[in-house]
Amino acid sequence: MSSMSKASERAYREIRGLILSGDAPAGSPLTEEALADIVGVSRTPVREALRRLESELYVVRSDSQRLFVAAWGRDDLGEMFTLRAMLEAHAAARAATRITLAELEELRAVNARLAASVIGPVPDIAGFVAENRRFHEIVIAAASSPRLSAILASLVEQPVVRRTAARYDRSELARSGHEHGELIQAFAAQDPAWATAVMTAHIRRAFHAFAAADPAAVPAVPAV
Amino acid sequence: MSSMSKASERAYREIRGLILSGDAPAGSPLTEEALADIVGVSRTPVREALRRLESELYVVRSDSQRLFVAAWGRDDLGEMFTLRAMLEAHAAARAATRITLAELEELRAVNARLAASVIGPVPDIAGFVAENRRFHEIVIAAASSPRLSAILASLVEQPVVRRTAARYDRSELARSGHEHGELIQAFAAQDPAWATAVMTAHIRRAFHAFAAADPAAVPAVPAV
DNA sequence: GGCGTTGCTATTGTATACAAATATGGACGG
DNA sequence: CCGTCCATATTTGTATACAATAGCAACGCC
Repeated sequence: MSSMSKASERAYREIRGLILSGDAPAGSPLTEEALADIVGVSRTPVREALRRLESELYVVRSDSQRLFVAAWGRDDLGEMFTLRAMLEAHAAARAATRITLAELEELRAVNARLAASVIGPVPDIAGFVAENRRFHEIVIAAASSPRLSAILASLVEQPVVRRTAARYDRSELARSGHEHGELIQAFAAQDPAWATAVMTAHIRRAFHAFAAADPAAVPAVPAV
Repeated sequence: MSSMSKASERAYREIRGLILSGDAPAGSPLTEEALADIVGVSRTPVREALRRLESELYVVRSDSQRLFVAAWGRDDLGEMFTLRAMLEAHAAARAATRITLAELEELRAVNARLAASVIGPVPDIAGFVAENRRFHEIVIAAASSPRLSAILASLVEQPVVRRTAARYDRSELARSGHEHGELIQAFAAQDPAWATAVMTAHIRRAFHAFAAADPAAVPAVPAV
């Protein structure tokens, strides 16, 4: 079972789950003891989880030390996508000259599964999100920059991706797969400039598709 | 006294000091209890400090959970400067359209002091580093992006800046002040593209000046 | 009635005790 | 001589107890 992991890991995932699911709405206070009761561990691992969530901007610390669920605004969301576009584009550039053949093969396999997840009678959104995430993880790993990886890991993407994908229609999902395909071509050609351009366009288009789909919904997405 | 701050803060600063000073050389193990004894607090605040230092890549975690002082390589250093150039350039672009008159004035004052610190018979390196740091902090704050601020704060710059400035000759220091001046002009003109270009050039030139000064010394700088 | 003060309560910060996990060193057998 | 395995020691992970601090409300004072 996955529950064999450390208590602090479980606390992190569960608390983040509370935030992403909306059970802990933006602005609501988070007290260590209450969370400890919910998760079923002591305050110690809860504290560690909260510090991590704070550094990832899921929660914010008030004037004095009380923690609250962070609230995202429309501008915050745009800024986060801009940062991701910039940083992942850089990752793609590095990956272009560093990616291994094995990684390239895995990218192809992931993208094939990703494409398959949208051709059925009803698109498999969960599968799409998972494979999409995996795709980007491989690219970031291929960049082999611990710093870059650490930064991107903290650029909370899951809430956005999850809610975003649900809004995509089939053509959007297919287009995403197509862009991944072009990225793979750029990697195969070991062309950093090409890879950068494709990745930048990919992320920026995804954001604009999301924002255009339902502008009013944007501010509802949680985070700082 | 400054010792009124929390124990975890003190632990963070002291442990980071051990790393930056070289008392804890790259690769040496960091055990919680030993550090607790050195700092004079219990393991709890030491743990928090170590998690933070880990997220900032001052320390790395081995296969299983033991922490060691991180070791920087030449490529790591270049990559860090590249990331800083990219992110601070973005911060400058945002700041160009968001900076307040008060902040602009403070930038001018800081840059004046910065220039003054290098005109004496012997350059005031410590003063230069402090004012330089302050200058960049103001720009980052003016960008008003919590995410960006958080990321840049974790992009450990102190060790590099400190050791770097010591290598600068007077003309390098003066040139840095001049570039700051142009950045201020770009802000006054509220021109994001200009600000981005100046900041990018500023940071990249600083890195290359450092790398050119003594290439062999580069790998000696600590971090991951 | 306004307002500061005081005591209480809720919450975070720190220390310590204990449990679990991991490395270490030596005995033993090949 | 080398590797394996077990006992032990070291180190990290978690829980709990306690201390300090901030918020809050009731109370009295002016």
